[in-house]
Amino acid sequence: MKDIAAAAGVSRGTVNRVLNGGYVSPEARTAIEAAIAEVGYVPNTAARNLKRRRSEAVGFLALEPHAVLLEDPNIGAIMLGANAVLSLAGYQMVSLVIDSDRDTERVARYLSGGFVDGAIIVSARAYDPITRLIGQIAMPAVFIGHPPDLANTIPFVGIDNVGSAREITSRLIATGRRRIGMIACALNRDSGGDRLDGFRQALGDRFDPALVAEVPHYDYLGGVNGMRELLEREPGIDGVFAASDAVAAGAMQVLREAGRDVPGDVGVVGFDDSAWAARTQPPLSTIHQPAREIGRHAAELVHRQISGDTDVPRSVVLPSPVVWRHSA
Amino acid sequence: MKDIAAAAGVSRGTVNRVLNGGYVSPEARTAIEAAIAEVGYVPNTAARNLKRRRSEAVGFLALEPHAVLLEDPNIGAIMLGANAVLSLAGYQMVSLVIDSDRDTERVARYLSGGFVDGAIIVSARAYDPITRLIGQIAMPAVFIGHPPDLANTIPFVGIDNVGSAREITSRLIATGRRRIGMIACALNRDSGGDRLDGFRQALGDRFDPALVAEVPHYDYLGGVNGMRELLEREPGIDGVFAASDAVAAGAMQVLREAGRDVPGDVGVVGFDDSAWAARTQPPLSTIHQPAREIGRHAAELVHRQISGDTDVPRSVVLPSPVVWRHSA
DNA sequence: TACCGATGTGTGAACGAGCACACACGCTAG
DNA sequence: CTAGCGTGTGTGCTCGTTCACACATCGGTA
Repeated sequence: MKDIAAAAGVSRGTVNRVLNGGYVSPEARTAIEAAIAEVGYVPNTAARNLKRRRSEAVGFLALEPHAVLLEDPNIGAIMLGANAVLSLAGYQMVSLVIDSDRDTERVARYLSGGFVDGAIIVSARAYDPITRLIGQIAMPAVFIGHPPDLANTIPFVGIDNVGSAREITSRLIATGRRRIGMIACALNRDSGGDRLDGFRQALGDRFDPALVAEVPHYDYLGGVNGMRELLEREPGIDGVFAASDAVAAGAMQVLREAGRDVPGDVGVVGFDDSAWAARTQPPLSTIHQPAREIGRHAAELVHRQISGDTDVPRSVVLPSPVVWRHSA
Repeated sequence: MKDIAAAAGVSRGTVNRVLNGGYVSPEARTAIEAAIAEVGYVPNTAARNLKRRRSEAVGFLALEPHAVLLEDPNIGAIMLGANAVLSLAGYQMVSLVIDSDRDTERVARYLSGGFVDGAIIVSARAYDPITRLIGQIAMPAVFIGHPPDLANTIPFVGIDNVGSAREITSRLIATGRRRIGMIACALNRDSGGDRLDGFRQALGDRFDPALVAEVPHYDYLGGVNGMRELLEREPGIDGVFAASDAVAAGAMQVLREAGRDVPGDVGVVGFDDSAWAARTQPPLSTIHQPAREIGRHAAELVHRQISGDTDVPRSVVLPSPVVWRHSA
């Protein structure tokens, strides 16, 4: 900046004013702009951040185990939604992958080191070190999904997993299915537990724990294993609520191999309304997750916090309608 | 830092030495560490970067249109591979999403603003503004995929798309297929064009342009549309090379609906060896892309450049073997 | 006693910007 | 003639570090 001030024959202060607004004479301005163009000057952001005490960047963290992250159909859409909002507000969204303890530690330093002004956190688990850190340093943040702890200090954005699971199960009942099972996943995470709760609520007295197969992850393989287990336990099963579309796809594959027709013999419903849903045979009835909207709202909430807004909502719960296709 | 120096009764210099290594007496060290723990002090990275003129972070950019990014089965694995290497070297990998012109501009500022010491760029297109910028500011960088321009200034990591396409097409020929078509995608990108070239080379004189359906993206829908087109143009088609596994999955769906047996009536091969490949019915023969290895090598090349290594290889081409399953 | 190297420690000057303040200038009004 | 004003501009301090250098202390040696 000193160099370009010298080149334009003015002082650093004046250069700063053309960069950040202020009274500058037209002559000085053009001279400075010419110098900037010639030298190819770019303001050094490290210095700017140091002085301004903010970076105009927001971190996006997914605390999921990495294998799941790659499969999750929603994360990409959430990122794009969040980026759209942050981008308009002039913020750079940077996403950080956490794949090992070493990563956790480094990301913690990164967050507390002033690289970002806020954070969006997907699928935080209870007592995750990163979650705790964010609480400690009081960084503007938003959880996506029901936060396990810290619920009262950090707002969250999500859907009503319990209600939606209840709703789609009810309609499975309403269409005449009598022996309805569920392939439940990731019970250690909020969404997993909530979906199972909704399922249980919908069935009420007719809930039979023997008809719940529990698998670790929301993936195709989980669907395959879960469905095999259910078929073995109850060959007369005629309805299945799979905790995600990928799981449903795996389940349908097993049903097909077992010679059961979907939806003739067995009705299958999923969750997410991801790309999987339209590609199964027949297309899957499922719960639509407004992933992009979730991202947008999350970004808005961090942005408002960063801007010093003190009364941001504690939570935003978005509608997640049933999408009725042909699998049930 | 001044505060904790005062608290420990030493000078800033000594504090700096316990943080960054140097001669410090045990007493001073413990006093300082105690003070650090008590105050909860974290070094300010903006200030550190300012002085050191590096950030110990590497950017990961995907220049793809966002819809494709979400579908691409390889990007996630490439990121994890790159992160593994960078993480060990103490670097923070940050990925930036580019979804609009506004993003392009902001990312350009971010890159030239000293937030990162290097960049890994996936699927750069010719004359992309970001690509050009990186060339201009001479930032350590690596392309993943065949770079369109700047090939001689920036190294790249990838596979031999031409050779692999030729190989898998040849084996389609060797197994007796006579009327072999291709669903080609993304011809404006290197990988798309190269795969078509390989296909053409393998067929030699028997290459028939009427048997190439061109679709915009490497996705399931592209496979559906491409296969419909091929069937219409040549009902007697008995072999299909789909430019990606997702495309192959779409194509197989169309073939199934048309009553053709795979591999009985038509042999189908894909490309990528992604999660799709194992889930199609029958499982797909395809080309394995070593995505994680690609990520690792890319990270290594940037890291070496950042460390000042002057003779890093111009390119790294990794083996991409055929995986022979049941679809052909 | 003088000098030496080794081992710790303190100090001031950067790094590249932002910001507050002071000040110079031309003009008008008292 | 000077005080007051608006418009531009220059200057010095600050942000939290790093780094080079200077300095102090100590045991050992000539």
